[in-house]
Amino acid sequence: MPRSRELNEQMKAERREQILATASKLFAEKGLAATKITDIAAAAEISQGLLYHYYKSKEEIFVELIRGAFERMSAAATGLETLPMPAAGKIKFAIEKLLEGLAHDETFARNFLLIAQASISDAIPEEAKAIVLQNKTNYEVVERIMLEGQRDGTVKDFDAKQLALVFWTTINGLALYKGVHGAKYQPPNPGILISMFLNDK
Amino acid sequence: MPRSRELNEQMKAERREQILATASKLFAEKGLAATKITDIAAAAEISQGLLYHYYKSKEEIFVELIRGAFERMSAAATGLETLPMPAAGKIKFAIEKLLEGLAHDETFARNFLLIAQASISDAIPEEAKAIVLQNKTNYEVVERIMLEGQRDGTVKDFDAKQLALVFWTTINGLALYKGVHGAKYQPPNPGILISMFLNDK
DNA sequence: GTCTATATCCAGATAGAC
DNA sequence: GTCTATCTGGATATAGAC
Repeated sequence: MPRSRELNEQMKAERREQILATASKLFAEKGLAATKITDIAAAAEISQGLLYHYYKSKEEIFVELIRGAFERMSAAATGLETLPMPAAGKIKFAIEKLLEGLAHDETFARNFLLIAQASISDAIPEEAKAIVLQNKTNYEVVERIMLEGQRDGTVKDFDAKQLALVFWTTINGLALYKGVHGAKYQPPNPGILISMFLNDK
Repeated sequence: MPRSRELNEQMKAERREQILATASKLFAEKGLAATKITDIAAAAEISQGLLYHYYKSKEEIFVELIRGAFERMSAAATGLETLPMPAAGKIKFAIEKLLEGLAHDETFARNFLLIAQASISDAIPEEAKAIVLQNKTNYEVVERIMLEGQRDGTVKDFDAKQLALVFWTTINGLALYKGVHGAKYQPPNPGILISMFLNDK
């Protein structure tokens, strides 16, 4: 009966998703080493044994989360680049969207924390480390946009690599702050960040 | 013999210092949970047992490090405020010094990572959490300087709290990046950051 | 698929000899 | 003060019943 076979597959996938979502919260809050597999099972309201039916280790869950976070980030960055607007508009748009996402989209904000957790600690699986270090897409996309904007005179004349670096580290820093101070976080005016990159007209 | 007693005290203090310095590196690299007490002992080249002669737990070491990091940061921030220069000069000076410290002073850069480690994870001792959360000095100092600069027209007219927030989160984001990418880190031109805060003249 | 019970391992901390 | 040896607890992962 191929039908029920497919259904099973789908249910399994859903269950895995559910576990992932639960683990994502815990990892973002506490980090990999401090999150116990029992915590995940308890939060997902399943037994510890059952968890091992879906994932073979804590690390596997973590790696899958990191991979997903990066995939979404990179996709968004690439999407940004292909928007039909001038470079200055893309930068403005990106900053606004990022700040908005940070402030209002919990999953989105959590992705930054997760990546920060993976970045900051050496004690993470090789595979996760590799994902973090290999990823340059975001930086490169922003660098290209900065260069484009410098050609048409709308972006300030600093080194484009440095501009891209500051762009992302600033967003990252805000994400961290939000993660730490939670509800007390008041998003800054996007104009503050935008003024680093664009010439005033 | 009071003399040798004092000497002993001093030697003990030195030994503690040495352990702290060693632990600082490990915690900054791996985080609290992932750093084993055996790692610290091994790196300090003493036995595990001896380590407990100087500190009663891993947490105690961590808390002492966090406290020290914050004390130095706050002292620096307060010192900044009393410098005999106009607000715009202080901001410029602070950014330059912070970027310089990040790039060239390993201990200084490590302090940021340590604080990030303590901030990012919920799984840290109550005492350390309290230190992190109570600390507002740095933000308040910068906020006051921003206000001062707005009065004399040199600082941009955004909300001063937001400016202070962006100021510190940006530095923090760069510190994280430096921590992750190590030697590959190329410090950005201070002018990029300065342009967020000061009106062009 | 799901649970409970259990084996295994490893890290934190202590005891006691030197 | 310093070490080695050991205790203890807790976390990962597995086994086996249902």
